[in-house]
Amino acid sequence: MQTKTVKRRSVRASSPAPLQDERPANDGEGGASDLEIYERIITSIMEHRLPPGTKLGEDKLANIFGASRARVRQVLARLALERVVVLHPNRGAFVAEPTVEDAREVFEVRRPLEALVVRRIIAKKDPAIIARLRAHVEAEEAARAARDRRAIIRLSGEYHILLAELSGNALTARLMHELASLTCLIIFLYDAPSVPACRDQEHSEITQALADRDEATAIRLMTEHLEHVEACLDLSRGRPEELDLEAALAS
Amino acid sequence: MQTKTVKRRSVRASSPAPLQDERPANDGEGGASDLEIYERIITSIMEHRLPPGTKLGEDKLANIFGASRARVRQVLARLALERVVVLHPNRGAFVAEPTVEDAREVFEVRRPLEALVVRRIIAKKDPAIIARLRAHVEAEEAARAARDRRAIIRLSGEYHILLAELSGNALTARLMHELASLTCLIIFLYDAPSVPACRDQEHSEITQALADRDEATAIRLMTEHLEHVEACLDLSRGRPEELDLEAALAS
DNA sequence: TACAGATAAATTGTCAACAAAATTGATGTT
DNA sequence: AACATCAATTTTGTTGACAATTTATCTGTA
Repeated sequence: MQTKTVKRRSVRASSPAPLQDERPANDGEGGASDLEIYERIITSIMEHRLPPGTKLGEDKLANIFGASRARVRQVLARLALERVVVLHPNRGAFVAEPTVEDAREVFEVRRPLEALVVRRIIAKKDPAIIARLRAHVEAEEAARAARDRRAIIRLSGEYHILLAELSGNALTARLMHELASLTCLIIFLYDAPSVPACRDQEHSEITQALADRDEATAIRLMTEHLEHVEACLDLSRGRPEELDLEAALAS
Repeated sequence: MQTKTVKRRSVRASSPAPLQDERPANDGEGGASDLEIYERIITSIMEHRLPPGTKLGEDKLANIFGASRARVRQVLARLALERVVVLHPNRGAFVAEPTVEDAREVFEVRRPLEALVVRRIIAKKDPAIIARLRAHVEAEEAARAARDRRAIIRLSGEYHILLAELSGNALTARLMHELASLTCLIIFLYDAPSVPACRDQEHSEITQALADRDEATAIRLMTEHLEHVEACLDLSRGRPEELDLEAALAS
């Protein structure tokens, strides 16, 4: 067993910009606030504790969080808008199962966006940014040392979210939050079960290039990084589910 | 007066991908469906019939559309997620008033995304695409001939949405839908009242470059186009509202 | 007259009950 | 025994009412 969970929030890179002005935060007691419900669900999805295809029943979630069904419903609607869950009318909400096409589109959009982020980070010339990135990379290494695969994948995604946030473009940060969440789902769906051996210290190298303010190298490393991740996926055939089903039928 | 409205839907470039599987469409009678409410509101916003800062009261909208408040609330939440409206807790929903910073960010993200779209369109080699683009450009010219400023701006935005949709990347299309809506708001907020004289036949030129499959020229034209639009804006000072207020206080 | 406080109106936030639909399980027929 | 039909349960969708907060109005005092 190797399920020792690496501590979260070492470097906080979540909550995609406040949807509305801050509020007193209903942190009364048992009942969880909207944001808490949202974050707990999306974190569970990013860590694959809620695998793609899982049904998210409203009543069940409401009981779990000690909240009303209406509130859960709201959160599910938001997650659906971010394409991290899918709503089937009169059937309920399910954790999304991105298709191969979806996966390709995500990477295609991420490439130019990440380049934009890199350029902005370098332009900022802020040593504090590099420090925060280094801290995050350390957290990633800790997760890798602990062999906590779930944390590894989540933190990998959060590195890019953090990068976008530190770049100072709030819009890009929000988009990256969404794209990184989807990427987590995609990796869990299509990653060859072999290993996350690929893309190991690439974040560290990218951080170094940013520290050196070497734009060309940073963008090249980032592009290659994304291509490596994409290349590690089994995008040749359809998603597992359908394949298994058809295979079972064919025999 | 010059308010003769150019007919919509000549080239349909709306509704950013179905959020959930299609449903029978509750087109019973007076009551409007979710999508109808959404589209009517966002079209009104894109045409500036609902200017930035307008309060969108739930009860009022519910009466107007003959729908329940809950449904209106849902639609408003969605529009808030797309940043086209802003929610103030216990105060209600308002048409967003993007800041200068927001505007810059939108253009910064649009540049690489539009380039991506252009590359994909050219790679598709589909004459039908060019035909649809030409048809849309014609609709734009009709609106310009009719001096229908609202339609001009909305159709300008929809050109880019259409482009993204035709590029075959659904994710990009969804993002562009959101960015184009925001751009409409921004133009109405910051455009020098002078004219939309700038960026007149640029869409036509871009379309031609796409038809010629001249990638370099198409991307250059597109980039310049976006820069022209951005340059036409009064982004030097804060938005009108705040400026007036401070100016009044200073005297 | 101008301002502070309090009351009244309007609007948003929340919830719980009801209605509709789909899934599951049971029954009867071939 | 297999299939189709039908009933029962579970789950989603919708509505309406109630509570909480904000905004506007009114009153009294300096």
